[in-house]
Amino acid sequence: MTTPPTAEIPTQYDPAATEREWYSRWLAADAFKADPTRSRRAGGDRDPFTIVMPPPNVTAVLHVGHGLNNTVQDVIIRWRRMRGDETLWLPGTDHAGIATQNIVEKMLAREGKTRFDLGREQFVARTVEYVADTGGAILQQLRSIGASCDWTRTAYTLSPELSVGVREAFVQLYERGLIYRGHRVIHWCPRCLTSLSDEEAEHNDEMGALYHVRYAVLGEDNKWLTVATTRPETMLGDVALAVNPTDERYASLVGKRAILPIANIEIPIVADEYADPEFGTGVVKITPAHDANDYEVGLRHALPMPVIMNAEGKLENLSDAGERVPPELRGVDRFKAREIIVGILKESGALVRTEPHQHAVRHCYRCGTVVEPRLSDQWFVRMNELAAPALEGVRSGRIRVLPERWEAVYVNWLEGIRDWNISRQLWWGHRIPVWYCETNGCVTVSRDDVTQCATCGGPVRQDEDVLDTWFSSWLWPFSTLGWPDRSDVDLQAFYPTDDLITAPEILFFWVARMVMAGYAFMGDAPFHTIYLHGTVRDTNHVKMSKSLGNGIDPLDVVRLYGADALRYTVIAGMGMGADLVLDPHDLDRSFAPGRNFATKLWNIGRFLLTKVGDQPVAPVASITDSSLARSDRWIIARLNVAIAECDIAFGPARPSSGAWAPTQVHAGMRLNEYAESARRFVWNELADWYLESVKSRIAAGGEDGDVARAVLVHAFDGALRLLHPVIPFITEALWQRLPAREARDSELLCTAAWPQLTPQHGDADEFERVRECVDSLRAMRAEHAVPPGRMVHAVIVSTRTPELYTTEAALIGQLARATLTVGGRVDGPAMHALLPDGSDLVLSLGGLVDIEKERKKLEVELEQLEKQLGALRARLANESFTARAPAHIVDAERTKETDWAARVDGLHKKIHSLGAGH
RNA sequence: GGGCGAGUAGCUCAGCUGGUUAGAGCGCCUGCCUUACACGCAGGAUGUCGGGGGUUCGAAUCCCUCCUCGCCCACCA
Repeated sequence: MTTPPTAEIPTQYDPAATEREWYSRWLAADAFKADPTRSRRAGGDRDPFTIVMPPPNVTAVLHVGHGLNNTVQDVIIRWRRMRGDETLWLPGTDHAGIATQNIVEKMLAREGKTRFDLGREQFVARTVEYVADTGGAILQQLRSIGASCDWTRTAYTLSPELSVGVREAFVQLYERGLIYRGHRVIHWCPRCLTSLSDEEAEHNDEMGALYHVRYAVLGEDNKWLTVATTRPETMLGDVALAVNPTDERYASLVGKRAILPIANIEIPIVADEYADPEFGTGVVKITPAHDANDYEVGLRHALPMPVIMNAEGKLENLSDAGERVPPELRGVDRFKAREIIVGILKESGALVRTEPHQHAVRHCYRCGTVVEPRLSDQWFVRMNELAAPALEGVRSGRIRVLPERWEAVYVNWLEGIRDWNISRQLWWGHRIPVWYCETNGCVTVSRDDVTQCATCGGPVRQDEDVLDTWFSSWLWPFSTLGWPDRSDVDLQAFYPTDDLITAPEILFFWVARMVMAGYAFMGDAPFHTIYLHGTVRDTNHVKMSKSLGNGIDPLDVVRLYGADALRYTVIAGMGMGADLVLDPHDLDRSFAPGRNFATKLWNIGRFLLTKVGDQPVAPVASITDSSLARSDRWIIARLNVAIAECDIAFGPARPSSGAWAPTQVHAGMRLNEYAESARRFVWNELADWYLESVKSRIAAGGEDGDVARAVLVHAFDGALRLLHPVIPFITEALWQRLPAREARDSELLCTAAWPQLTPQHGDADEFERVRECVDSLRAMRAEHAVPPGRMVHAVIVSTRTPELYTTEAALIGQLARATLTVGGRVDGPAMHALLPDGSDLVLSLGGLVDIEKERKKLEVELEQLEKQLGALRARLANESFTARAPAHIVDAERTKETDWAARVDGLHKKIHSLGAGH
């Protein structure tokens, strides 16, 4: 790749042009394309590193939550790419059964139609068409924030390839006895007309009412049992009243019968543990078909289970209901029916009283409709057996959960796991691979389509239902790599994957289930790290969402400030697992950190590259230590520190053995710390100090000028490499303009190597004295309100390193706008006021007066430290302490003792040397 | 009802296993358009680290307790 003349660097950074150019060059170079043959697991020479993208809904458009999630993934994947791994970031979309179906249904509603008007086949065709037209737009949008996915492997949960996996998984589980047909009360959404899993029915606390209704006891004049209920609309489905067996108040009534109001039928009074004597009146009505608990009671007492409400939530006499629902209530919606029933009860005197009552109500997670418990037939996955290895995986350290606190949530959920209802009465999704024989009713579960009954050859009919969307996404880490074809080279090269990066909201829906599926179908965990990042919120801490209108469109941010500004802002602004607060009404302010930094970096590059010029520079390693200036050694050391800090912030990419060591399990993934370390280096060290300090050397040219150019390029090259994962576009654009050096390791920064530490010999800290000196002089100037244009004269009195100040006098003078005299004496206090004639100002630094002061300070410090050391030694000498305390504590205290003793020693020496200079 | 998290500068937050003077960004004040950058430069102010107790030579950091927010889970009708 050619290096354009630096003179052509535009003064203004143009994000749009830069991003367009470099993204297409990366793609043209296949920089993001994973090569399975290079993975060690497939005989290659590189460690594989894989992230599967949490697939957004196929109909989704990019919002800031996606922006955050995918930026985090991209930072990690770019980091590993630079570290030399064979990286695969696998993108894709989820068909999102219920969500997508809702969207198409809404479109139809605008045409005045329902899905039933179209019929199943046409409706699905219509949805396919819609998805083909507009679906997957989000994947295009991800390119504009710089996502370095392997787009050649883009997957889709409803694609033919992945659908093979879905059937395989269903059949395998069925054959292992882990899938069964169950008749029980499930969560039902009367609007979506489908069942939901427990996770899909969300709790919300709501104010409702507790209605106290009395039921006459049969054969006992004027005896009543009062029941407290929140859902009187279901009472027509009552089949019993229950009291606690230990409840003496009602002991005599157990076995008798009561009259169900309105329906006027007799129901038994039973004793069951489920009734809580403390709650309400201690009497509970039992409605088995419309309450999960009541269903259990119904089973225990062999009660009938009349269904009095239809799929749409309207009262109706269905199975076993007889004539329970009177004509005037038939076809009435459940909430309207509640009003009417309460009215009737009030009129008849059966309603004793009504009290306000707060309780949790479940809602459909897709449309918000209040969920109705409903007795029906569904397919379930038996979860206990699947959960065991998923628990063990985390407990053994095979998988880590970050931040740590989510591990307990994960464990808690798996320990109390319940069977998973996987059938949905929808049309959009994977049809359940079960066929029923029309003749003998026998059931065939098959990987391939079945056209006739295997036993009698009669006609068959496929189950009408589709599978829960999550039944396909839980297979994602391996279905996207070719499973069930176990010989697929991608599967061998990249499974198990490495990090799973997502928001905590889908920990149960998706993450935990993927772990279970990984063990169940692949025999191993699907990843070793679960990283759960925070949520983007507005200034009121409300989660950003399109529907609430408080969202931020990442593409707006890209348009205004560039993708790098967006990326840097979200990465630098978010501690591990912490939420990110942004103001949707003030993008300028919200994204100032990224925008400012991007501009600054561009200007640093522009200036630096102009100064350095086009001529090749020598590698820093080839420069002898004696040729390096103090500032050279310092900036090289600072780069080393920055590299080390970034490495620590990222932490280990994978466990060194099969499981995470206790010392590493919670290390790393501090992306904000990584970003801050890199920013500090390039801005506060390279730009603020080093760049300023080499101006004159480069202007002077010669051998020293070349050394400065070489170090400048070295330091900037290191900075660009460090920053590339978080701000890929600017860094790539600038890196390409660095003057040619030997051993450039890559045509593109995105595939170049992560920086290595530079070996150092000389004292890198001497330049700190220069900085301190300049800082002091600047502070003095400000204190004395010296006009900026005015030179001052400074006298530096140094008893320790006069040579340092002599050789650096010109530099210090330049940085602090001062002329310097090194040596000589200044009497009295160190700081002088303006000279009487106002013509000049003399500032002095490091005078003898300060030495006295410093000495006193050190002596105080020494005294304190010696006292502390004494206390520590006393503790260590105390036998009961060493016996009682755990070994590692004692060891830590011993280490501390050594450290402190060394510090005491150092202080003694320092004080001594001050005295010597006196 | 159970569990978890947060409360540190005006705002948003870092501060890892207790150890010199508690940090950053944004905002604010003063002065500068110093031929890379005003999306900048130089200097500066601001914190009884939620309250109270305790452990320790030493606590923002560990323990107890209280207060205020937030989140997750949950079959008390």
